[in-house]
Amino acid sequence: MARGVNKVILIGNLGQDPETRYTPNGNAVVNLNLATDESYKDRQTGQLVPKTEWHRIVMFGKIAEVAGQYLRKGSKVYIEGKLQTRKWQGQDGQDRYTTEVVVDINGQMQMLDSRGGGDNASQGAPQGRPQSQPQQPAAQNSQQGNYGAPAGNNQGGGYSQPGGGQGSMPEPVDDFDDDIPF
Amino acid sequence: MARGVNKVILIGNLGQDPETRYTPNGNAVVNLNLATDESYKDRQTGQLVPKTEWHRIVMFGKIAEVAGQYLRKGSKVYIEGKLQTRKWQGQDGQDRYTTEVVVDINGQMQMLDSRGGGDNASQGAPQGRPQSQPQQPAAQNSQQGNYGAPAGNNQGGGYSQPGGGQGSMPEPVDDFDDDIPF
Amino acid sequence: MARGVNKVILIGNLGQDPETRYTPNGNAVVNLNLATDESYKDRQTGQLVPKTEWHRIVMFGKIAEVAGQYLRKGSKVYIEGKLQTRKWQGQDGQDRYTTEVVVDINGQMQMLDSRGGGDNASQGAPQGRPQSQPQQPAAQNSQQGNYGAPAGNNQGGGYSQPGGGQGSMPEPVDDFDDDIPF
Amino acid sequence: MARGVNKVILIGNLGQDPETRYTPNGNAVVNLNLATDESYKDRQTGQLVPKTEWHRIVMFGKIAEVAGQYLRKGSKVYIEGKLQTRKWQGQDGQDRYTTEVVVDINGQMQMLDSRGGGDNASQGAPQGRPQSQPQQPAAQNSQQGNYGAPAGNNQGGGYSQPGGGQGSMPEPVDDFDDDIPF
DNA sequence: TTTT
DNA sequence: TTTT
Repeated sequence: MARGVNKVILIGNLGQDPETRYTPNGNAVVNLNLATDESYKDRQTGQLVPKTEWHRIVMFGKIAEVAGQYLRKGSKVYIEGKLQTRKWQGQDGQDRYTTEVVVDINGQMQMLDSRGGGDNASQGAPQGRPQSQPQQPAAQNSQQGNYGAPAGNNQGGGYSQPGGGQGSMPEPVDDFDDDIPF
Repeated sequence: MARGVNKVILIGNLGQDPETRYTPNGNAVVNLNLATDESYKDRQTGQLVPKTEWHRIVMFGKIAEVAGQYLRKGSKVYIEGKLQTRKWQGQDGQDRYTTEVVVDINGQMQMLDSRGGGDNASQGAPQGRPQSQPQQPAAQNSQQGNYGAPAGNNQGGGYSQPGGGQGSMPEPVDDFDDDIPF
Repeated sequence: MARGVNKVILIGNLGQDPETRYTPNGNAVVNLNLATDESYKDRQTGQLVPKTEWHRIVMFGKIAEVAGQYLRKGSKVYIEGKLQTRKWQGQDGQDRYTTEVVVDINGQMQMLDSRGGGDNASQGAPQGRPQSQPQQPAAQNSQQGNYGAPAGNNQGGGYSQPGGGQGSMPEPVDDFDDDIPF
Repeated sequence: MARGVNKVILIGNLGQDPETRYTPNGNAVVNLNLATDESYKDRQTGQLVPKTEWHRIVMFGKIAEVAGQYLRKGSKVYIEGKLQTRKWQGQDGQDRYTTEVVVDINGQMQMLDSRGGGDNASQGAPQGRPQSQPQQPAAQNSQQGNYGAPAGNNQGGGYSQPGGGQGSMPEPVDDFDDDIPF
């Protein structure tokens, strides 16, 4: 039940492969880094200046599974989610804030590549992507006919972070060298 | 599962009270007539010219029930749905098309009045609106924690139209004098 | 100045090449037929049933020019516009209504194909598309740095319709065998 | 020119009066703190748990002026903008990131209160609000008929911060006791 | 860090 | 810090 509207709509490309983690009860949680490009005309020079905005995306439930399986670095994707800012503690004990686009049971994800993913035609896709699968799956955690389906526990936080090692983004509870979560 | 995006977002006021019908299995179906206002500067005269656009809304499921109960003529409301054009036969046997904004399990509705609806404070609300209810309910057919909840059969059309008499909008199958559905 | 919100967001594919017309003062007006796909699980059979929704798009100004030049049948595109229903007269003198998604100075268009359009690599693109142009242009009639730029006269209607012949969609004023505008 | 889509749509209430600043060339820049409410059903207890999300909004141009003049603490408002994360230096020399919703020439703002703002009827509105003005103005920096109109320089950052003292939010360049911008 |  |  919402007493307001909180909606984010993005179309952009992944800066890197998705990172998949799992909650204690086995639900997938996927993090994406998404770039949206814009260019504007500089008022001084009249030049077109490119500008890239990076977004941190967190996906839950079925959408997360699909994203983890089919999206790759470079993939173009449509995402609909909501803004969420979470507070965490830096190593210095001070509060830090990270704003993310959360794609949960009310969100949507849509792959926009011609054939199912960025560089996956040129090189083998990791995680044993099944070749017989549809090439451009779309995902919506909640949809017609999906009544009673299991859904990611996107509330209450507290998902596990197995590893978080090399290549994965630092998370608040991790003991990393720096405390920059974004 | 969507292989595309079809989204409509409206904020406007109801031109009349909602019309509620029921499907054979008891699910509510509500029709709204929503006005969105816009004004533009006439290039000749420089005058600000007001322009009202009317939208035909069809709601299913829990949202429909809430809308039927709390919305009234004049109510300001936020609506998120999808575009759908349906074909029907005019009395002359020719095809007609009506485009509607469908608010189903994936849609959203949000009342925006200060206290629960347009003119409902000045006159008794029909349909036995419970006075102890929250004044400004928001509705989303599908939401967190709602797993396994029943949902409107918003697919396959074919809902019943009990009456359709005085005050209700003409529907394709009705035997009205004119064949204008919108 | 809007006293409401009227927004449509679509991602889909063109059912045919864009139709370009020009206003008396030379501004481009482009019509598109856009399909958005959705499939839902039939509650009886449990089968996934595909469902295609067709949308009639009207574009004005700079966006129209870009769309006319780069979009082709099959092109995947993101569109942001507003709903507009216009009334016209059928041959029988009765009123008809057609709802369109209008993409004007406040709208947006975004090509989503890997390389500039649907089937345009396999066959010569009409209208003398320049080969040296960027492959995937994006268009926004109104944008940063664009102050003072000319814009389509998307108000007041009354654009000319040169031809409207074979292959183009019937328009209200045309003298066609049927009066179905959509 | 956008090579992507970056859109945020919010409906919520202001947590405090808007803060207005001015760029060196006199353009208004307004900061808002907007709350969007959501409640979800706790899966353990079955209780409805309220949850408020706070958003930092930055407005430029004509929208900023309207917002500064008419919005007040408690005002309900519709906002359309884009996500932007900016980097700044904490007092400890470390990088910090703040994500904001930027409402510029492409954004939109819509007041949703019955009569022009939260508590502004009960107390004198600052900044000499004209009493004869419309009660519920809507604002769009870019709109029909607005061709050639001046617009806020929403690019390049670097607006001045006159004061930033008591009551205003800490900004990166300020010399405050803490370095929390959000 | 992506994409054109 | 808002609102219901």
